[in-house]
Amino acid sequence: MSADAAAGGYTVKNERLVLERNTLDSVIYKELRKRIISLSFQPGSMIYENAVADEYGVSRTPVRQAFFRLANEGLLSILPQRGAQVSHLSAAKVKEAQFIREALEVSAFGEVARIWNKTADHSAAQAKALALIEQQRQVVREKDYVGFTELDVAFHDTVIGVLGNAMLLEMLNDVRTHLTRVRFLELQEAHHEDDAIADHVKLMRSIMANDVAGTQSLLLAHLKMIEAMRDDILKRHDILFE
Amino acid sequence: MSADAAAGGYTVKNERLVLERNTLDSVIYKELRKRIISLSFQPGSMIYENAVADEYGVSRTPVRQAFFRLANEGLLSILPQRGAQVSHLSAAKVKEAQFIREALEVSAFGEVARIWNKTADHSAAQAKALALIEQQRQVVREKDYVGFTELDVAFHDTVIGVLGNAMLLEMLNDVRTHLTRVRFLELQEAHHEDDAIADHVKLMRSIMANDVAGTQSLLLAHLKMIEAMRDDILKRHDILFE
DNA sequence: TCTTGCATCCTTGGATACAAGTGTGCAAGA
DNA sequence: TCTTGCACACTTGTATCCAAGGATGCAAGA
Repeated sequence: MSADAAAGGYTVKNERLVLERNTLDSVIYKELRKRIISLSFQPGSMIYENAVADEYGVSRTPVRQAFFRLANEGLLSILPQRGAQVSHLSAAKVKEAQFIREALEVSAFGEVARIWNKTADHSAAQAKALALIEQQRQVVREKDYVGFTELDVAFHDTVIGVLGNAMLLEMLNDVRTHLTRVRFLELQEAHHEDDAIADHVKLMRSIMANDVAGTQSLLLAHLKMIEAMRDDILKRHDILFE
Repeated sequence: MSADAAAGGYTVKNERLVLERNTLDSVIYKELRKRIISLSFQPGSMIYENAVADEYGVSRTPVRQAFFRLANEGLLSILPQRGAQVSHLSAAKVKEAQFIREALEVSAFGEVARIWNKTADHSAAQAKALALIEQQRQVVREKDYVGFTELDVAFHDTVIGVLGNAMLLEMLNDVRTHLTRVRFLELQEAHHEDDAIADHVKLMRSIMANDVAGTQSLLLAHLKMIEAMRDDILKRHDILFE
């Protein structure tokens, strides 16, 4: 527990990466994932184990691990003996992910509405969700659309988190990957953030009233609105897609 | 296309594993996965990279990749510097997986019922699904319960496959992992295979009639029946759980 | 000018060597 | 007998080395 014991536990190998107490491969994984989702790697472009290893000052081994994980998530295609290709945006994948997200979130929100304040005291979650809505208003005023995207996800996860279903949250995180990537295409343009916030307010009201059917239809409409927005983006950028 | 071209494409490195034209790590992954799910590795027991590498006659590298993938799926916990532990059966995980499976399959079956023979000709899927039901009757007569489990999954996947949503099938495959593992606990005992087959017949009839609501409530009842069966198993084996 | 084949380079796949953390057992001392 | 500390064995984490397949460019020949 003491600082001494902790300091004795590991040595400083690499100044750049030492802060996160993870293995190197998960550090690389997170870094690359962020860059792929945020489109700082162009979809369709090639990346190489050696290049990434050099860039981060590590050997190929942890980079390889990271590549495999990304390939598993569908963010990278590993072409044997040729390199790894950053996945194209895929209209098909977006549709698939949208279906899954709807199925999971509608069920989850419905269940949350059903049990709200009945099986446990949910005031902590309630406070957090309402605070997130407030922060959303703030970042929209500041036109911080990246921040809004993160808060949007956080709101949904906070509500769903009431179920205590870790596997569900993890799956949703995976699924939303491919949707978020599309959203990054047009972060600068004005969208429907105000509508989204209004939806969030209505959702909370409905959940707190234990209105299962109402919550589910509100959420479905909310997700369909986002989907329509995304379709719009897709049409204008179909060059980037496979 | 010729046998010569194919034969020239790779060399025989290892007599034992040469049949599958995959990388070694995915071969190891599939092998270990099968052994974990079928409980041939005792839940809670430790396995080691070196031991597995020796057993399959490969180096630690591909084994490591496989370990990571299994850990990602929740089938293995990697304990730094200590080894990897085969995950315990977990009542909590089973409940989480059951929720996800219900959400996804009910939505999927509903959608299948909605579009059945409307957007495309689904006679191939229909033939396959009905054939699977017939095979289920056969294996039950032979008391081949492992075979039944596989056919059961195949039936569900065939129906859902109509949607052409690969991501969905993959997720369901992941989710069912933890449910199947429990089922392997009591393969020898008589269960409700006959009821399950009857459910499958009713489901197909309902889908073919484009009865969305009916299909969904049938499926939900079907899944709940399986869940009840599983709960029963859980109670009798709670020693094995964490 | 166009085609074809070969040398070469660059890539990933896999094996091995080395570093560092964790647990265990034994010996020494009280 | 009991406690304590240290050495050692065994594990994973990471780096490096070797093998082999695919792409590319250039030269030779038609």
